[in-house]
Amino acid sequence: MRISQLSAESGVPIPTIKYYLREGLLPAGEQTAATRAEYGPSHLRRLRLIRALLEVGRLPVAAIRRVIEAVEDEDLPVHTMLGTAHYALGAAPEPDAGDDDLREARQTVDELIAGLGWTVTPLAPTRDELARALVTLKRLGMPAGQADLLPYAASAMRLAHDHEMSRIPFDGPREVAVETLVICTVLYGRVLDVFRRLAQESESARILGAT
Amino acid sequence: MRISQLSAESGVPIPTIKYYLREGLLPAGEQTAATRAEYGPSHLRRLRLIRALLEVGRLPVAAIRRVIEAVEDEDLPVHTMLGTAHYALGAAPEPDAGDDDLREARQTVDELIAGLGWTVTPLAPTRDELARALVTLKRLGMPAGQADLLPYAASAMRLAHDHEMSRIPFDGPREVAVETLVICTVLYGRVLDVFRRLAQESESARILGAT
DNA sequence: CCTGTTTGGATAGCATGGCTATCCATTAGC
DNA sequence: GCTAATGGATAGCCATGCTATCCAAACAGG
Repeated sequence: MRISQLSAESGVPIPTIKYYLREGLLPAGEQTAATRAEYGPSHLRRLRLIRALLEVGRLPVAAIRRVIEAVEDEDLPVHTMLGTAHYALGAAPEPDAGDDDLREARQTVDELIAGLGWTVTPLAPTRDELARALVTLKRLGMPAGQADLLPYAASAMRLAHDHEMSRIPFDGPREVAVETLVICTVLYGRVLDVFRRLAQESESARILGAT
Repeated sequence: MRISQLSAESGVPIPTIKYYLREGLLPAGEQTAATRAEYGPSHLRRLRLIRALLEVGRLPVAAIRRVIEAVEDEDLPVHTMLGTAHYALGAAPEPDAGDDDLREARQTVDELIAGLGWTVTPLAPTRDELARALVTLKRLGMPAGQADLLPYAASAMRLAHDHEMSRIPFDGPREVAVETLVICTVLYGRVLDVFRRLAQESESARILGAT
């Protein structure tokens, strides 16, 4: 498959495909001559993944590249690879360390995770991400206590355990495992977000008796 | 309070505050003279809300403006105001109508919402947002059926009903109601998202027996 | 074999979004 | 009265995600 076919089948313009190649999101095709390269179905698949993460997941290109680099680093054990890919999905960690509120929130998060019995490395940037959200809630005058957070943690664990991690093919090729994880995380994340807004609208209609 | 104090207390630089004023995110202060305006605690509050939506919620400025316009349009009944604000939180609706997959997904969404007995206007852009996510999942080779979606809908409704809409002060001033709704939706949305990733990491560690 | 089209690769440019910098007349406050 | 701050306006900056233009090599049809 040449670049024009790749473009036609994916709906992504050729210059954009070239951009993704430059940015390392898409591996180079197999060079058959100086001005000829062959692309396969894996490229088409990758291209669709990129577009999904960009458009539905709203991930920046740099984050997608980090995900892809984790896949392509063959030395990483699978759990580490999934972790690396996973962390790339989060917000970029801001290095504003000297903040008492943040430290306190971080401790709340650590205690919460320990209390839940979850196995999460203490280094996970996700912990700080949650801490930052808690600080923001507090500053907006809606501090979140354990009682507020636990239902969210419980729902998250139920979904992750019953419907997400159980469908990851850990025994297959590594790139399929990451791809599935990333799709589950990002796309079902969006699905959940939209359902939540739909549920809120429905509740609002019920409470306010509107049409 | 003058602009310099507003800046000092909020941590937002003065030129940025002026930018928000220009963009209509922040109402003008009370003019006390040609080159003097007085800002109150409501401005500080609004400023914190803007930053939260921008930084934690990653909403574009245009979306924030739509939320704020809904609040300030006194003619809107409360449910409509909440709806308008709510829709601004979603992705901008893309007008690519001629797509069979999308129409089919949209119908799936409509049936799903009807089946759940939720009260959501047929015009809600949220429906299309969900439909688009379903199309993307299908194109990535992971089509989502009713069985895949229902747990997400159930979790969303449980959270919305038990922990979100019940805390909205519908009887208070309208801007407080919207503000609370927006904060609940956006910030707890982020909290839920992060919890889900933490839960996934924990499950991955459990399954793969990693540290 | 010749000619027009396509390809890969490189470089530069563009549009949008979210600020940031500069200027200037006015005026509070000493 | 003098100085520094203020409000208002205009223009510029930077990052991101593309898009446009070139160019030499090479394939394909005649």
